Amino acid sequence: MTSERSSKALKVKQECGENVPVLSDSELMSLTVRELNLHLRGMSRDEIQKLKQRRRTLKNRGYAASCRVKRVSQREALEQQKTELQREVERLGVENAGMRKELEGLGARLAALQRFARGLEAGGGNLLATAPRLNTASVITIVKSPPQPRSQRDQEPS
Amino acid sequence: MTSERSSKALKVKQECGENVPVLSDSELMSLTVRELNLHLRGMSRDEIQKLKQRRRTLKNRGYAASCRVKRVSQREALEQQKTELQREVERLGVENAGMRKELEGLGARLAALQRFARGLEAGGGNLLATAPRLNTASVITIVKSPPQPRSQRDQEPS
DNA sequence: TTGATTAGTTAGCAA
DNA sequence: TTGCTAACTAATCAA
Repeated sequence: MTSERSSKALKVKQECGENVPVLSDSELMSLTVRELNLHLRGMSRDEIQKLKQRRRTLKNRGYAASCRVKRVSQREALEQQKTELQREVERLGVENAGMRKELEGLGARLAALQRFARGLEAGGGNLLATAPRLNTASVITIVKSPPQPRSQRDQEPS
Repeated sequence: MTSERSSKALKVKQECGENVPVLSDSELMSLTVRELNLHLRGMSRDEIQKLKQRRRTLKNRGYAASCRVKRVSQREALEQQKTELQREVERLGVENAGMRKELEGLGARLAALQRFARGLEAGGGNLLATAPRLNTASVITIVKSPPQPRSQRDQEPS
């Protein structure tokens, strides 16, 4: 916002050739029109025009600066949003892979159980005789059924 | 109707005396240094310096323009990458929700089966007697086991 | 009039 | 020397 001319050797016009300027740049820039008029008394039309133009130029300098700042901060905001989205994609990807592996494991287990069940079916009807080494605490039994609504599935054992 | 500049080849530099520009802006800008030197013959040092400065200014104008174009296209690229990432997040989120629902369903089924197994266990050891209405084709048996590596799980029924 | 934005100009850095 | 970029200026537009 504040125009400083100290930082770099940039081309800042300073036309104090004839006399000391009545107003400094920062003063001239920040005055209101009404306040400015108080300082304009006793000046020629030409001087008044020059002073007003200098004021306009100083203000434009500030506008241009804030425009650049805005441009930069918008770009930085975009980049930040991008990295946040990348992090989100990474997080979802990991979560996704975890669940996929979980589903995969369950699928494998169910497949193994199906093979086991088929073995039982082929070996005979007596489950305890077919798997004698399994105690009852480690064995549960599943009703094989196609994907159906629970209301139908629960009452259709035939 | 006098045609003094009928041929373009002749218009090279007839009067370099005063202020008529010998070269157009686009010409001056696109010439190589070597080509430029051909047009510099017979000019005063001052004119040569002015011409070279004009050339530099014209080139700088082009540089500034391409700098702005680059800035804009970079911003557009950033925005594009951002929307792509947003789409990716959306996709992963949907996929994620689907798998979550799948896991949820499997979990509910397994919980129901566990309740069923506990009922069998409480009723007695004879599975066939406990569930007489189930034919063997619709029944499979599960070995309950804690999450273990498959290599160990497959051979540890005790 | 004020503020923002665009294009052109200049200074200065880097290759 | 060439190309790029930051800051400045002027012109122009919107409010």
